[in-house]
Amino acid sequence: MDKAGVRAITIDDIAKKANVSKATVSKVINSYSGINEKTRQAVLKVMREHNYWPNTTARSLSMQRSYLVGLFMASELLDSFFREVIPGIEATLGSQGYDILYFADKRPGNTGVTFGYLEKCRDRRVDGAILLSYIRGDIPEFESLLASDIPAVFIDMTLEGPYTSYVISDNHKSARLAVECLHSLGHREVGYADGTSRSVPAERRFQGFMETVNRLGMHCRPEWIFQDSFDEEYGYHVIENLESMEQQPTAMVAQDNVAVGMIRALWERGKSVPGDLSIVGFDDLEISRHYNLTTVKQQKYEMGVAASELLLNIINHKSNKPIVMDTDLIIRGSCMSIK
Amino acid sequence: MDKAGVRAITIDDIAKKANVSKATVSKVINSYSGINEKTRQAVLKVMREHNYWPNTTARSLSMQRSYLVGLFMASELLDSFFREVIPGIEATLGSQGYDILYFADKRPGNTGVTFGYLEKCRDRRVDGAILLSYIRGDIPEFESLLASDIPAVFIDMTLEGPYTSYVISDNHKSARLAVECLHSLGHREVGYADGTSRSVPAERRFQGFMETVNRLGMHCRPEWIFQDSFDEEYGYHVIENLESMEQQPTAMVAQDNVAVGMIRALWERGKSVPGDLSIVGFDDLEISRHYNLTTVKQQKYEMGVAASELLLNIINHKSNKPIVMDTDLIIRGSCMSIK
DNA sequence: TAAATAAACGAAACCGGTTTCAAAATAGAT
DNA sequence: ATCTATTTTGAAACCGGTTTCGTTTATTTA
Repeated sequence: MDKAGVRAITIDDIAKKANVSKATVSKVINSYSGINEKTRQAVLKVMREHNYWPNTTARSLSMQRSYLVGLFMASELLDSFFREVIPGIEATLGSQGYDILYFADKRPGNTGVTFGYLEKCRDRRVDGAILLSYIRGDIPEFESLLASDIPAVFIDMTLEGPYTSYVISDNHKSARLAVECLHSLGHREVGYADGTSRSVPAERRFQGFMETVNRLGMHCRPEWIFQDSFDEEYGYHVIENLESMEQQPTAMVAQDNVAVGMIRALWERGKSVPGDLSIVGFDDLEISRHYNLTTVKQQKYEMGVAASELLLNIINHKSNKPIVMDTDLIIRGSCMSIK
Repeated sequence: MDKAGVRAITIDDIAKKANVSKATVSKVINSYSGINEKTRQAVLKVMREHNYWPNTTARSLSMQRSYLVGLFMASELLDSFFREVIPGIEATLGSQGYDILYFADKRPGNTGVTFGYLEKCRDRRVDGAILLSYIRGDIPEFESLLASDIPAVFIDMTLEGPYTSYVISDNHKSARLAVECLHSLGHREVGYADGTSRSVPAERRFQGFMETVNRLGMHCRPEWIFQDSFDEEYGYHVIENLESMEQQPTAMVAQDNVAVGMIRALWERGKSVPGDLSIVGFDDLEISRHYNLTTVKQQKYEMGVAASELLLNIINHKSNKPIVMDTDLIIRGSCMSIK
């Protein structure tokens, strides 16, 4: 568009007004040394007077740096987990002058082709990427990603490469804490509900769950194990199934969304938590507080921060060591001693 | 970074390999006419062989177009409403080759200054912007925005200018439908709970509510009107307050989040919906289905689509006529006839 | 077959910055 | 006052595309 005929003002304009070369203006903009203080002030004054701000596109082209970070999320977009991680990413990258490119699915009009991860990154020349909650095997490009030179940090997926690293919670510990909590309340018969074990956190939690259950001499029948989905609906499904069984657990360990669904399903049946069933959750989502759910917290905001810092480190050729976040038990009211 | 020494391949490389000029390659890329079919095929072949994709940054600089759209959201980021609108934006803009820039709060390292709306847009040379659910008076830059030449579309805020337009639901109708529904079930004493009336939708809904209540000869005591917040917590607050009143409504009209909070609060008190209170919601959020809430639906995904199309129209100098989306009643189980 | 017309192509300028490096200006030393 | 060392400065190349417009090549027409 012709922008109402008003051409944005450029570095050349500033140079002319200030009677210096554009090279000098550029150096002032970037706070380089070797510029006379008087000159610097004069240039700054002109810049201010004309409300000048450098064209990021031109700067990107020239510097081969976009100050853009791509944010890719597994399809169940904007779920409750992301919702708490993203602000940490935003705050950290934002304070370093980065903007976040939230990738849409298609590319330049033309053919409507769906482009993959790498193409998107290269195309926009992002300086790096953060990938949230992808599930192993869901993206065929992971290998080329590892071989590529685009800095990337995964959250909740353990993938490493020269320019690739990850942030993940200590999910094994989470499960241990959950089971130990129930054990200490006297529970011995305990079930489990979480998302697909192709998800790394769910896989690790399940390992931790089984190990701890065995170590403490507790029992978990195979039919008490549900591993399909992360949503509330699934919680209803879990309760329906449990209901129809002869033997039932006295307690369940379940991811928060699922746990909330379970609680609601029980309520609708006139039962209560923890009266009829004790539940310990995973994640400590925002909603869990409202349901008074005892749960093992993931430090979600902090994960966003950590992932961003890790990414910046990789971009700047510093450490790319993976980060494991601590977890801890948040005691609320969804568990009680066995009668 | 040195990108592992691998320089990305450029249009010049392609031109050389294909024995043509970069101008010709450019024309092939952009599907211009006036290129011999044989030449075109040859160039395309080389492009494919080298897995070439044009540098968007360079293209943006040259074309004075970024194919970037800024997405700004009022701070209660990623709430349940946005969550359903955004996919519509994404799909529509994505299919047109646009990417979405999700704006973070700070700009180029330097001073850590917080930049405003306009600066962000200009700085990144976005082709346009979509602003979600901002509240009148919350952003001081609205006026300069109206005067500016950056195409912008508001969702849920009625602001118009030469390059500015908006998309909003027919909120007045929503309220009318809600009240009429309750009236037809015999309710005459009805309360109201919604967010601040500084929000345009909440304002319009309230007008519609009062008008319809009066028109149909129903009653709404002043103390039955709650207009502070859009969240579940507020629903608890509403129920607590109602509880303590001598006169109580037989039904409430309430925004979905608030309604859900009310339902939960009632459950916790051993009461039921609609047994003890009928409720009609606004919005039809995802969660409302799980609560079996009768509600007036906003076409959220479609609003995202409409806003995107409107924005593209403005960018391409076509119509900038505001769009009002229809709403309709979704009958579920949260209302019953008065006994 | 020559001239007129149409189609295809490419040289060069441009978008708005950064960076290199030689030249100019200034300061310091003798 | 002259010469050297140090700061400052700016011309020009570069980043990787797009676009204009004149030139070359191919096709028609006479």
